[in-house]
Amino acid sequence: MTTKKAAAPGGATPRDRLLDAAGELFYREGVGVPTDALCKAAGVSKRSMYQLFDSKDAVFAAALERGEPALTAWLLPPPEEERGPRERLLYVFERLEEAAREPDYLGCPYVAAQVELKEPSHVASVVAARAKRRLVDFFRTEAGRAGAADPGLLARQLAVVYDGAGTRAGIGAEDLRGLAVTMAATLLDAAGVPDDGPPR
Amino acid sequence: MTTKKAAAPGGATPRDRLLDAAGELFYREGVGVPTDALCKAAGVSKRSMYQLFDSKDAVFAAALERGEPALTAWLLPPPEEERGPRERLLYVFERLEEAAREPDYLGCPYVAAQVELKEPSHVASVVAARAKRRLVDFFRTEAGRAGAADPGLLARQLAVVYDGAGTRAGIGAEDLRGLAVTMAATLLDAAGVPDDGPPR
DNA sequence: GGACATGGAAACCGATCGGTTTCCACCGGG
DNA sequence: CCCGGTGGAAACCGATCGGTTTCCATGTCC
Repeated sequence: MTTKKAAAPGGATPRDRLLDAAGELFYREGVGVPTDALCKAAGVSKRSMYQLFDSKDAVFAAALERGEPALTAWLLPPPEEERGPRERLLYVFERLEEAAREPDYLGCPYVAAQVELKEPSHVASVVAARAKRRLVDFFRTEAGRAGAADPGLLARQLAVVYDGAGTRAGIGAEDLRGLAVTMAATLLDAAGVPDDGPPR
Repeated sequence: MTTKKAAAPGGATPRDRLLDAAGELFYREGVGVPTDALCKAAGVSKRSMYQLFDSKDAVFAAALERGEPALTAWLLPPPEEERGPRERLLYVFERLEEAAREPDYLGCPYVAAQVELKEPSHVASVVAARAKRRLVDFFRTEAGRAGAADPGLLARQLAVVYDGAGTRAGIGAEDLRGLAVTMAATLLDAAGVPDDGPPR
């Protein structure tokens, strides 16, 4: 029987190591990273890489996809929390500012991927677009719960703030101390979102 | 005497043709365009290209720099106009939305350059950063004239909206019908910028 | 008309890249 | 103890890329 593969000493399975390294390297260096560098960083041979994936692009897409749950879990407020919808929305922008404080922050990886690839039909672009859509969906449902006049509009506005702030911080044009949260709060106010009631 | 070079039949001087084509191609295809493609598009030999510039990167930087005056002239309100400062600020976001309506709009070229290069010290990144700074400067001085409570803060906020809206439109995640202008207006209101008086 | 500078076409060069293949070391199951 | 599957190291291949060079077809100035 082909053993189902347990955690090898050098880390997880080659696939995991590869995708982790890919996520990091693509983010840091861009789509242009040579496959050799990728494999070296992952401690994986090109042989293994190409029998796990069809192309470098496929690795890129898979790495983006794999990273999403973790990023989402960190970015979005935990669902079991007793926070009100307004605070839940602002929570995301606090996380964004926290991430942007990191000196080597390079902006949202999904934005970067789509900007670098330019081709929307690219496998990785599709994955990235889906990830971004999920964030807007979160914004919209929370905006609805929060009593926004036009939840769809507010969600789009928040997405613009999120991507704008993330991008500007990523290119070093801005350090965001409170900027993203302030802007989000201003837009929430203008959309008629009231303060959350006291935590129950 | 070395003739000072007049408009050749095939277009302007080789340098001009090269920079025009470079601006267009780098924007459309990204930093990865082969020099051959660049030269072919410009109708210029690599020989000429490399005796005009030191490297492809230098061409990139020069193309970005050369494009700026035209873009600025189109993006910013004409100075001789009798518009009030609030309208002058909103004018920029109307131009942005107009540009984003173009189906092949790919976002702000300076943002794209910095995102793709990632290296802030890159020649082209420096040019791009300077261009972006000039826009924020415009925002700040107009915000001051407009009576904003904190012109510096408002300018940073407007920059976030500008880059966020431009980027999202560029990656096809948003079509911006009125979104950018609305957001800018909301932020102007929150910053205490009054409506312009009647045109004198 | 002849000397000279300009500039395109294209061959060329070394390096690199995406992807394939070969070889071998190591593993668990019989 | 052998056997088949896994997977790393590394050679390898064709294509491409950034950059250089050679060659020649134009000019323009004297």
